[in-house]
Amino acid sequence: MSLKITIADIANELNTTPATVSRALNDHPSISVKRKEIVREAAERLQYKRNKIASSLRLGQSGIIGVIIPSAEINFFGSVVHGIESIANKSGYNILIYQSNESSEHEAKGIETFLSARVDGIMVSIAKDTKEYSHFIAAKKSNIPIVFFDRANINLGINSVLIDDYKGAFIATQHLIEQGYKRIAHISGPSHLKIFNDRLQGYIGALKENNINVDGELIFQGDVSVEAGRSGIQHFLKLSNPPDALFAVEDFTALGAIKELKDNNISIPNDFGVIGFANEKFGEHITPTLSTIDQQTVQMGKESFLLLMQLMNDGQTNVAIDKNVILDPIPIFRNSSMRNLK
Amino acid sequence: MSLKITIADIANELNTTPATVSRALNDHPSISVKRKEIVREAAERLQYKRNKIASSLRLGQSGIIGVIIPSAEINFFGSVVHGIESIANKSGYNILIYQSNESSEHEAKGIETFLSARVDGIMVSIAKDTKEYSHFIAAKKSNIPIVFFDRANINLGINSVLIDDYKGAFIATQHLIEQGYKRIAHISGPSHLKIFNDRLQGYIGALKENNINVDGELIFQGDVSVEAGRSGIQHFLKLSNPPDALFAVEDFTALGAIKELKDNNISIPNDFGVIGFANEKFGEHITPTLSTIDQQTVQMGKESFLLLMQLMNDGQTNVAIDKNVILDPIPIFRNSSMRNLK
DNA sequence: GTGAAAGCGCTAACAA
DNA sequence: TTGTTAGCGCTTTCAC
Repeated sequence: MSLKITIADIANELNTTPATVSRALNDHPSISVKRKEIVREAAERLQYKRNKIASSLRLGQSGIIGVIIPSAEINFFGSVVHGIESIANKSGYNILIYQSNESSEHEAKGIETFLSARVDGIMVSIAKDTKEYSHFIAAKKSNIPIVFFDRANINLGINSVLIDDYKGAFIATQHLIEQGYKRIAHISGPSHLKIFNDRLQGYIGALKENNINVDGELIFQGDVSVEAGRSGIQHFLKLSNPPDALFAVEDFTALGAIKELKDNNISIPNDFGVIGFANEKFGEHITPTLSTIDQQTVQMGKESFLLLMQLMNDGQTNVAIDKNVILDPIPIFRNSSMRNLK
Repeated sequence: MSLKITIADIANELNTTPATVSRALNDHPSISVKRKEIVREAAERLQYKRNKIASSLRLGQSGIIGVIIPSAEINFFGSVVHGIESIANKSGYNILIYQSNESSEHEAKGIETFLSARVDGIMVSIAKDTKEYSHFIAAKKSNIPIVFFDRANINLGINSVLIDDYKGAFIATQHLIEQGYKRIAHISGPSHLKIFNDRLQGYIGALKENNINVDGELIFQGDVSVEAGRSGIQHFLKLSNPPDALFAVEDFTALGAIKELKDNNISIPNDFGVIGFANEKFGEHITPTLSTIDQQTVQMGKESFLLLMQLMNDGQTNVAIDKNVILDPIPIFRNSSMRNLK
């Protein structure tokens, strides 16, 4: 049972004081080079590990960033966390993870936990069922830097990193138009969520820009799911004047649509073009390969952390900063919509 | 700039002492119910948040579990983390994430960081390129509970939670035999990693059990990648007596194999059966749907945490515990190997 | 260039 | 049932 070595132990060993040892280990300029070496050698020899808790208490900062995600099981968020971690580590920060499981309550508890843990900053992607934002307001009041990523509420005065959903949807729809499809449908997501509404608007915007009539019949209220994709297509095929292309709100929705189209022996992309959104991994492995819009997940993680860093630094100088990062969506055109290639 | 409220502030407010406030907030039995209420009310009113850092320093435990994974971007690990977090949270623990990026150095730095952060326990899935284990030995020496999951080194006397790769491979191979395939091939993974070697042995074991000759020609040294799957099939098809089925070391390998088989107009599963390992999400969406072996990722996370909890408790009572959890792989038979269904 | 001493905020003996 | 006191391990001001 090796007891933990402290700087006092080292000081003892070297007949000096904790203060000197502390300074030496922190590379303080007023300590002689020789002494620094001696101290470091002793620390090494005694297997000293700095007690970061004590250090944090004294310094008033923990070196920890709290990240709230809906679920680590969702690829997208794992990828963002990867982005965050990859650069946070280099800056000497560590990442505390909290899952909201799409629940507002858990989310609030996560904030609470982080505040208590005295994290130096918080990053959040808002839970789907969060409609009440007092926990964020509370966090803001206690002056802790906080950044939203991917899912934000822009009315709280909290900075955010998002991708441009409107633009992504616009590009996707424009692409279908350019491929010569004439009646382009959309399966949308839950409309109370901004990201999904933005995609709907992007779809509409592209149609208008091309002087194409927006037909309400061609907009199916769906969800992020294979089933919604199937239902949407079932609905569309019943129309007297059915569509010949689909911009789906998400890749899984697009996948369901493709399955249903295949079941109806409709040829993709010849008779029907499909494009999704998210760039899920399966997209390049299904037949036909799925056209989609990439959301730059890793980049999003990095940008979020950088923004948080700015907030943390500026917080010290009391300079308010208002910066929202909008990432460009990246179109990935594959076989499901590339009619010209066939 | 609202300064942080401390228990001293509350004590002041109520004309009592920090000790009493602390006890009240911690629901200490010797404090009267009335006073507890008063204290809690004041804490609420003043927006007090317990400083967990100070508490940790005093108590000598942080309530934090350190988790080292190769990458948060890999689905598998996100899923395990989900499992860990879902139950750790309920037990009042938080999760500090560290990515090794498959590098031994980063891994060692992660251990270092965790030791310094005084985490209460560590969970690790070993990086691919780790061949030197001194950082784990160091961790063990400093008496911190530590658990390996998925990727372990069983020679370090560190407890682990694994799935039974041998059994999974055995089941997969047995299944192909039962489907009437006669010459069953295997594309293996890097042989220095135990999990891949176990799968190879499981494959061999099943053949022997069924009195089938193990043909070295039918074992292709590959990797976890689409390319390895393609190369493997290319190799096999050149044989004078090619195989009619494949157990691939991983789903992506199986995917590559399927692509190559399709390119060669070989009908799956009629003329060639394929089964993978891992139950990646894309498996149920490709054509044909992919048979595979599920690794119980979420369950693995939960079991790992439970094991760690045991170690943490037993550490206090100085009872050594030696327990390794082996999870059962779950076969998922889909179209790529279900000849009888067609 | 180094030491003495105080204190970050909390909890737990011990005392009353 | 509550208060007094000490101390977790570190950093930093002030003094020398």
